[in-house]
Amino acid sequence: MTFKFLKRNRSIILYGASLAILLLIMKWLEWRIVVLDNAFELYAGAVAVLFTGLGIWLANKLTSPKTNTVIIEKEVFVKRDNFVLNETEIIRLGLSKRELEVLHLMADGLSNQQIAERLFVSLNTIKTHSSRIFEKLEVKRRTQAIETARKRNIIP
Amino acid sequence: MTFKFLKRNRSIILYGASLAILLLIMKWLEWRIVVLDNAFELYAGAVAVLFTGLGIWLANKLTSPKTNTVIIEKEVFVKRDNFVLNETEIIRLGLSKRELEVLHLMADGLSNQQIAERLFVSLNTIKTHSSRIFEKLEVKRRTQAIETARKRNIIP
DNA sequence: ATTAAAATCACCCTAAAGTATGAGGGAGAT
DNA sequence: ATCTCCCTCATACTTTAGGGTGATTTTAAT
Repeated sequence: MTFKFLKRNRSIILYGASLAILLLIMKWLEWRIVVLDNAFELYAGAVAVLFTGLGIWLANKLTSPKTNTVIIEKEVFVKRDNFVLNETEIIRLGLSKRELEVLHLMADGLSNQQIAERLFVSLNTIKTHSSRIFEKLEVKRRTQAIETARKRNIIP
Repeated sequence: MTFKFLKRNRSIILYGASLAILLLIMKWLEWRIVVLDNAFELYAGAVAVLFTGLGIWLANKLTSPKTNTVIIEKEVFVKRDNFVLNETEIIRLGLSKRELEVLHLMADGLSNQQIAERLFVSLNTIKTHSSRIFEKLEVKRRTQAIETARKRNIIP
């Protein structure tokens, strides 16, 4: 933020300085080749060319590069039947034993309350487990968690 | 290729034309306000500003846009299996086309809001569909619905 | 044309799910 | 012993899901 502001300011300062210097040069030239009457158009032309260049330079400096984010979807085919538990994936994701247990019951369609009763713990505990599961699976909802876990052969 | 060449040519022609027109205007002004002696700097300044703008415009027209391409590879797990849809069951349960659609998106882990957006209908509509699905599948929650539907080969 | 089912949407309300944060106890590792 | 996970639980809050009811509009069938 601050950097950008400074950068822009620098450009403006440079622009002003260039203008001032050019005017000085022209003044000096005016004094030197005062005899020439139609030197005016020459000056104007020079100024035009110079400042066109300056404009191009400015544009290149100021325009922020566009970021093109290309998401390539790499398909990984997974078999549904003859389910084999992917322990590597579980370890990779860092899912604990209890979390897996909760995940299974989730996939069975149980509510948090029911899971809590089943495991003889409080509802809040299950909520905590759920949150951790969602974090680790990088999802937002239990239905997503089930989907993801199934695709990764964490649950049948 | 040809197009690019033409485009560039057009820009150059426009540039030349602008210059000519500006010089004409200045000539005219010179004639009009000939009395002013130090109008020269004013003209120069005007030319500078104008052609800076022109330069910026030119740069934007001519230079290819700066792009930072960020490639993100995302793994997508796809199930390919020997799933056969049980149409008899769908008919038996009386699930409509739209309800099935919603059920599928549910199983994909989408929220009601997301489903609504996907199908270009309101959130309330999806809620209604959900309720009917739960009724017909005789379940209470979406996770249960997914479980049941999967067991009955209604969804893969 | 009339009817029935399907699809759409709204409003209100409750229940469940999910987030954030903090905290305490237990088990294994260094 | 100290440290680090894991499991446990709580409180407070926000968001999403689900239930109930009623209504209008499409669409398909008779």
